[in-house]
This record gives sequence, structure tokens and C-alpha cells, in this order.
Amino acid sequence: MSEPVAPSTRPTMESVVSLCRRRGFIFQSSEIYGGINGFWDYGPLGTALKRNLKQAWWSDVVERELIGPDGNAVDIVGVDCTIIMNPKTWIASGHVGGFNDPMVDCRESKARYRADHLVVIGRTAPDARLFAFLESDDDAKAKAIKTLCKYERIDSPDPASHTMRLFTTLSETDRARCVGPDASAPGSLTEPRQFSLMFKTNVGAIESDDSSAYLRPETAQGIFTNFWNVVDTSRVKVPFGIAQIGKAFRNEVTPRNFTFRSREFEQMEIEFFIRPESAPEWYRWWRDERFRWWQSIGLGSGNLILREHDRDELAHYAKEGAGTSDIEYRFPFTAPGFGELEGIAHRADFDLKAHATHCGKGEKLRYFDQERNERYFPHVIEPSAGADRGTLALLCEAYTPDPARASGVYMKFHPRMAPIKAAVYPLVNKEGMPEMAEGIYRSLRKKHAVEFDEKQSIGKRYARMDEAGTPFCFTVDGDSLSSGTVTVRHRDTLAQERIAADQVGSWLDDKLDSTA
RNA sequence: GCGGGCGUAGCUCAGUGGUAGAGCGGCAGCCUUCCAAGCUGCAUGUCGAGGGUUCAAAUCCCUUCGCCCGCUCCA
Repeated sequence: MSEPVAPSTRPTMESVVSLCRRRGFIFQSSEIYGGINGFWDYGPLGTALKRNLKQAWWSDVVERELIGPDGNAVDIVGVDCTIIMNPKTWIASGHVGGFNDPMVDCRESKARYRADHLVVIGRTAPDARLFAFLESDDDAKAKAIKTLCKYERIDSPDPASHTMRLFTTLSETDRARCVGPDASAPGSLTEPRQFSLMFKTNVGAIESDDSSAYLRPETAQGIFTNFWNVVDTSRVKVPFGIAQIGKAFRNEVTPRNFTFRSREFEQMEIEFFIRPESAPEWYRWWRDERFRWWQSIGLGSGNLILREHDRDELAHYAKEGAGTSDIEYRFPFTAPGFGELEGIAHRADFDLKAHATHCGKGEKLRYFDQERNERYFPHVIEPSAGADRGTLALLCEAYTPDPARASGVYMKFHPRMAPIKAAVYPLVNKEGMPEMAEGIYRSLRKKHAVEFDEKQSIGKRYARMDEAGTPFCFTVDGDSLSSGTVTVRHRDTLAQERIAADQVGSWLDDKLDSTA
């Protein structure tokens, strides 16, 4: 189970996408009109898979008992907030102004850069050329300096006359003498332009500037703005968490890689509120707990890693925090690299403070810790996961080519995630077998997603279940009527065992409950 | 946004200007005692879309949309 899979034996993304289409896991949105870039629909099996993922998450973080690092049960309550919120929310959160990054295009090289990442070097003289580079790219910086020296026929820049400036601080005339990072002539860089990553809409039938609103780019802010409501109404005490599953929208520049980066997606977020000094302890605990959780639902192979962020890639709200880490999965399209499934970040008190300030109540909104007789803004540990990315990881991980079987492939879902838990089949369509099988099917169906099929050959029916990832098939054969037993066919091993027909329900319950 | 590749049945694909096809899959029936067996039959297409050239376009031209890969981007 924990054997790392060599990249060469891993499925191609093409084959995963093809199976998703063929078996009804995922379709392109509005496909009959040619689709729409960055939007995806889930078909019958995909919907079941994603629901199982979300239900497992909700059940495991909100409903079931979880013991925290302090030895006490972790207290988490749920909310379900709106997608459209008061636009002031996004000013407070920093999404308006920060999220909408100004970009600069290069007319010559056709490249696009974030304006606030561009730096120029050169003389201040009004006719001197300025050479631009991306501040994070040392090679580009070296190249810009080299080009500068070559252009001015000098050996090295003179600190007294050559200055570095941010591109965003340049005047229009200064920009005209800039040479882009990948350009040869000056004047090819455009002025910084806003590319809004938030979807805009209007509230009310009449459009005006005042009526503008945004589709939320993350579910977190609904939790933060409801923090005080939850504290006032639900008897929670720090440390506690608020969880939410919901849609979020980002107008991505380049949606790519199937459902991995889509414009409409679903998040599973917890904001866990703690005393500031306990941040390191809770951060580490959540990071490890969340990693363990993803492993428990079927991502236990070497394709899942926990990666601590370097200090220089931390978000603005996390610079001084206890840390940020990603749980990452090696997708076929990222291999040998990894793509993020969930981020765990110590957001300090950034969000609660920001909302307290922007709504005008300020310090009055500090949380009162009765035990300590103290007021403060709790710190936050945020485990924020992508439901669509998680579903995609489950699909990629489950995809197991097997030339030995008729389907050529089977989906090795963890039983808890499997869209169909079991199928019940008569071996052949006669001698009372269909009737007995249907009886078992109907009793199982009271509790589980199961399937019954009496058509075609048994091999064909098994093959179909392999591609749907159904872990167990119960088959009524010639001996079943007299012995009161059925066979169980195990998806992964193809092994069969015989169990009592009246025990099938409890047998299945056991298998689905086990987290192995 | 740039560059490259691709788009024909549910899937994989053939079809270079002249009646839209194959294999697999699907459905129905027969058959079938454990892994897509066989037989018979059936259904399935805006040839991604729009426009143009032509007597005639899946095929040539233009535009556009979508998918994949590489850049770029990913608060």
C-alpha cells in the first residue's frame, strides 16, 4: 500500500480523463455548446465520489470525536455561508487591491508579468535605457545587469548612478525607456493593468457602480465574518473551529489540468481559533492530522507529501506565523512534481482584526476569554482543502492499469470513497438465482449504494464494476440456494470467498467502516 | 496572453473534394455455472462551431470555441 509508484508506470492524464468521460465521472460543462474553459460537471459516478469525499471530511472534522494536542476533544461547528457577500468583505480581506494584481504585458515578447514583481535597473537620466527583470529571478537579474553593462560599455554597474526601482513607481515616460525582461528594444512594456481574478456581478436588477458584488474567491471570509455570531450563539470557547464546505470562484488566467485549476470549485475549510501563544502547537497538530486524513481515505502511497513552505513564499498574512504547509499530490500532470490539495496556514489574527477594523467596531470585537479574564483576537490555523482537487487525486490514485483483466484497468478506490459499494449478481439468469440476488440487493440498498444487474455475462458485469471502482461483488451461484451462501469477489485481488447470504449486510458494514 | 499539437459514434481511431466508417462499448433477445465468450438484431453522429471557395467540403481557406503540452500566471 505504501510502495511509491514509479512515474513510468503511472497513468497518463489522458487515460484518466478518458475513463472519467467514458464512465461518467466528469464531463465538460455545457459540452454540447462546445464547453466553457475552466468549468466541469460531475456525472453520476463522479458526483457520488465527490460526495463521499466531502461527507468523510465533514464527518471526520465536525461530527466524529477528534482528540487535540491538549488531550481534549477538538470542538468544531459548521456554517454554510453565501457566495455573494457585502463587497466590503473583500476590501477587509485584502482581495480587492491585492487579489486583483496589476499585470504588465510585453508587446515584443508577448510575455506577461506581475507589475509588482518587476524591477528595473539603469541611470536616472531621462534618455537612459532601463532594463527590467523579475525580482525573484536571479538569472534574469544577472542578465539585465549584463545587458546594461554591454549597452553602456562598462564593466559593472556604478552604485552611485545606477539605481534599481520598482516598475510600479515609474512614470509613463520612464516606462517608455524600459527594455522588457525578454525583449531587445525599449518601450514594449504596457502600463500596469488590472486583471480581476474575482468574478463580478450585480445585486439588484439595475446595474450601477453601487450594485457591484463579487462571487467569493474563498469560503474563509464567510467564516471570519460569522465568528462573532457563532461565539454568541453556540457556547464555543477558544480553542474551537468553524468548518464550511462551499463553492468559490476565481477567474483564473489559465485554467489548466482538467479539474485541478478550474474557475468554479469547491473548498472544504476549517478556521480554527486559538490562543495566540498556542499557534505552533496547533499548527503542527493540524498539519499532521490533515496529512494523516488524506492518507486514510486512500492516498496512502508515496504520491502524497507534506511540504513546509519556505519563508519567502509565505502569503502576506503568514509572514510572521508559525508556518504554512501544503499537502501535495503527485498528479500525472505535475509528476515528478506535486500539486496542492490542501494548505495549512497560521493566519495569525489578520482576518478577525481586519474585519473588526473595517466594520468600525475595532477593539470592541476582541474575544473575551473568561478563563483568563482577558480580551484578545484569537489566532487562526486554517486547513483549507480543495474538494475537486481531492476528488481528482482520488481518481488518479485509484486508476490502476492491469493488462491481465478484461477492462485493462480498475479503479482502486478506498471502500469508503467508492461511488458504488457493492454489486449483487446472479451468476446466470435462471434457477432462482436472479430472485435470490435481487432479495440481497434490496436489503443492502436500504443502507448502501449498491447495484444489481442480471444482464450479459458475469465477466462483463465484473469488468464494469472494475472501472467504476466497486470494491465488492456478491454473486449468487448454483450452490447459493441450497447452502445459503454467496461468493464475494474482491476488486483488487480478484480473489473470491464464500460467505453466508444472511451475513452479507454486516460483512459489508464491517468492510466499509474499517479505515485500513 | 504566447508557441506547439489535437478536435469524426460513449471510447480508440480510419477516412486528402464525390452516398460518413471500423473495432470496442451500449441496448434487446437467445445462450451462458465465475471474470468484456458466442449468435441474432437494434440504436447512436450539429465530422467542435460559424463563415467562405466549389456543381459538390469531414477533407481546401478564414474566424472562433474547446482539450492537451511547453512558457507565463497561480493573492
